Amino acid sequence: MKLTSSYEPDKFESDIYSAWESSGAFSPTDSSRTRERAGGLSKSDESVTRDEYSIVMPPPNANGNLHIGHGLTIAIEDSLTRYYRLKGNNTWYIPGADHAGFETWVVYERALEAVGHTRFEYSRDELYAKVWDFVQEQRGNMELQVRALGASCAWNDLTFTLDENVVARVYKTFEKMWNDGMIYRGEKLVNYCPKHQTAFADIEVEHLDEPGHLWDIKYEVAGAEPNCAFRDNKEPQPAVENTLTPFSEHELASARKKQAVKVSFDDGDEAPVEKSVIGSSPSYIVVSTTRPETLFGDQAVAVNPNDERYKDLIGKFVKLPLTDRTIPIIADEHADPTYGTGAVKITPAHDFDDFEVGKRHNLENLRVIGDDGKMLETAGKEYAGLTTEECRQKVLNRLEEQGLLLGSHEISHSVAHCYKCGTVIEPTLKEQWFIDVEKLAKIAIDHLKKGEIKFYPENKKQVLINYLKGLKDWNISRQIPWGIPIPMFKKTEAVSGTGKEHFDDTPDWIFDTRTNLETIEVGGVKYQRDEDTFDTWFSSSHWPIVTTDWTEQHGSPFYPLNVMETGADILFAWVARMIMMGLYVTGEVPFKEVYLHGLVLDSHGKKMSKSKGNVINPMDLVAKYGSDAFRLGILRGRSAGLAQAFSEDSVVASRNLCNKLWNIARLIDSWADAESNESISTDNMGEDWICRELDNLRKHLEKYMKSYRFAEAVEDLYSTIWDKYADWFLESQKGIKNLPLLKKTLENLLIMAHPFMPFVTETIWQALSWTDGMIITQKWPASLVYDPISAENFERLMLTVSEARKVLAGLGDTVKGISVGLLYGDDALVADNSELVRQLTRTDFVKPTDGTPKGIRLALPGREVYLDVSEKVVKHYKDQLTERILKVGRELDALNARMLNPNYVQKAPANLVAETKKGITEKEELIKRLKLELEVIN
RNA sequence: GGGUCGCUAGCUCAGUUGGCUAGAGCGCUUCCUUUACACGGAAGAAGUCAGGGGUUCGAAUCCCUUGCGACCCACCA
Repeated sequence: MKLTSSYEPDKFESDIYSAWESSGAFSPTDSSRTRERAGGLSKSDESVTRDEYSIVMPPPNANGNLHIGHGLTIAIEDSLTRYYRLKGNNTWYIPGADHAGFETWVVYERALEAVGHTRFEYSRDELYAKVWDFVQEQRGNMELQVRALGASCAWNDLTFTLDENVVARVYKTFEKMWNDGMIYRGEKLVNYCPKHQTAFADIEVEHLDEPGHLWDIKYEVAGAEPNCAFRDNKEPQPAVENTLTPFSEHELASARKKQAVKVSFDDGDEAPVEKSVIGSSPSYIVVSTTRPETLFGDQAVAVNPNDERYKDLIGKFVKLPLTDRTIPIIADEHADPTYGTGAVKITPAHDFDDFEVGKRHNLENLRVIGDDGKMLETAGKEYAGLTTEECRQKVLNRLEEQGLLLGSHEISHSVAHCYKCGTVIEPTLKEQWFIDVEKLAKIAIDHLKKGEIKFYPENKKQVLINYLKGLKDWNISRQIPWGIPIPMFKKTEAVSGTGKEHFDDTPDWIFDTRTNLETIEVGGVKYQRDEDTFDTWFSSSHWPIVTTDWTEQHGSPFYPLNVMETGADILFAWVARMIMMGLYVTGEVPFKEVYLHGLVLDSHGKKMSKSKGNVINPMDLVAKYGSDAFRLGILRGRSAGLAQAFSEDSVVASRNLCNKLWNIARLIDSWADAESNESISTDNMGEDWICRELDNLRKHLEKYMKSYRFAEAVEDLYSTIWDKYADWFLESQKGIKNLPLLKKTLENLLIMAHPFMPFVTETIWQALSWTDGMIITQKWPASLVYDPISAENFERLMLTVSEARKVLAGLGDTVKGISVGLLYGDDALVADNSELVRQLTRTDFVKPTDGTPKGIRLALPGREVYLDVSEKVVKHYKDQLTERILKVGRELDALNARMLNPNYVQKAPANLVAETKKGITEKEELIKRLKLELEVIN
């Protein structure tokens, strides 16, 4: 086959991929989807080493495009997969596609709005069907892009996150949790995005530090009885036993000092009031708040039980400004005496902390902000319908008119935002389904502590444990139609003809998987479907279970996965949940190892973002430089867990490597015209040397793959292919051509490179005249036989050659156009390889001296080689020589200094000391010789 | 407030039980159209390993500390 002088990836990649895919090489030899399984592995027997190697692809959005992170994920996962496939494992790389609940919903809703419609015009079932169609229309790009990256995944086993088996498994788990009492419906404050009108889990909220204001508002003490503060006539319960010592004068003084800073009035006309805001007097109390608009929902004012300033006010009532309500002053640890005035208004329905305080003191949850983010009637007629922003301004104006606004401090505080649209999250009171995570987290922590999962990077394990320790109950309800419906139905009415008593006895909610029906009838009672869908992380936490076809009866030979490879950014959202759910459902951890890759940054180490315009599209690079170049380029200089820069340069360098390999193959193939069936043997030291180097590469790659050090693997591969195989071995073969060995070493090199550069290695494999089959299914190389002493000798020869080249290059113009050769004296190494030395040094001749040395002697211990140049040229060499002597002298001094230290000689390892001694001897000899040469010139 | 990570050549990064003269790619300089490759070959310049202290015969590596940067968690009203 005639090959072009440079590798053109776009000519081969798609054909190669099709050939792989249709050959069945991507599927495990015994696909779990099609066979009867005899049973899983014994769970207790740790010594069982299985042949299966399983890895799942974190499912990319089914209707999206791949971004740079996916590119990295696939480069890593596919390299692992191909490596273990070559090693002979029964390998299963399982692809997936994500319905991406909220992400897709946002895109769809935007499209809907663009044509003048809103979600509120349709029923959930209608919307679900519409989004389904929308996704189907958009689908396909992602899968083509995964193919373009060369992922050797089993496409027949692709799992979509809304596939029947996924839904069935999720419902099964939900039912088990429901029966185990781990699921409850609770009215709680949830993170709520008023724009998208759905709740979020804590981790889906983005906290940003922002400037804001802290306003001091005067609440006047009222003598009257409460009219709304407590419900059910229950006595308020003390928050915490007041056993703490009161704050010291010093603490209070520092607290007051803080308040005194930056006090100014909003209108700016008056000079800033440089005095401390008075926290209280017998007739009023000043509260500090960042959200005056929630005032209408206030149920109390809290002060710290140990705060001397307010001791006398606890139990009294204040008049709530702008309303006719009165609320109590309560004592609660939540109030921080050092912040603001130390008195805080309590709005249980609109603040997470206040909600907790409210629970402790039996306060009412009065909502004043609606689901749409606008004020409700409960805030008063004047304010109803206003946005929170508008309302805030109006409230501030009113308060100021009434002289109740005492101060405004500029502060920086953390504000929660919707991670998708940036809207400020409104803590909202909602009835939602929650998972009691206590047990789940505890089991996960136990298994993690036992070291059942190995983390790369290691430190993430403790980070995860810390997260699990503080985990709060998990809200799994989402108010969007695109997702797996929650299989819960609410009791509505008794069907006519059945007894009413029976109706009362039935539970309010029942579990049922008939979520395609809006209403169902069970035991004479009608139930209405809950309209919410699951948090996508709830279903995706089952990913290792569903993709490996794990069952209660048989387990799966592919579960647990060998490795979970994903982004460090979803350690909590996904990895943590997979571990909890895997253990809960199967009793086993879902994977044995976790490799977390870091964020891919732009070439200057900045985060990629559309607004900055620095987004790198992996497909652009694939098109420009080829898939292999992209994969090598993104693995280069990257280590686990770290956010690191990525630039086109590394892809260019990798493209060059592909081309180098291509040309290596071209050269050998051009030599291999004639059939040769001779057996493989090493006949000279260059051959022994390359066998040793290839064997080292093999060992290194094995070590690197085991420890997920991809960058080092790529680095080693690069230098072996280029610096060793091409620059030295092939150059040394130009006059020899040991074909059987050339072929064998090339095959080994191609196979070892295949996991990282699959396309070019396969293309070459197909093009070579003597190879059969496909490289993807070849066997990982065995060790090669070589003579280590001979290999070591080649290193000496290389040094000699390098030295000769260096001196020649240093001579520069003085030898231009002049025929230069090498002369050797008593030097067996050079004598026995004179032709090779001549070739490698590109000199005109290499021959023995006629007995009298002349020219420039190469500065090498144990060598006697001269560059045969005229005396005139030798004189030009003087400066170089002098510099050389100084340099070696400095090196010698350093070594001598080491030996002069008695502690070094005494305490350092013997071999090290011996090496130092040897170094000194060599350098002394070298200097002696160089000086001699210098004398000769003079 | 708590935590994690990083700071090594102009740029991006290696450097894993502390030990030869601290490496690579890109970039830069000089030379070479040598019959696989200019996406090439040969040679070269370039580093107070963030600062300070400590442990050690020996520290980029271990400990302490300061600074700078990135990120995560958290209920600062």
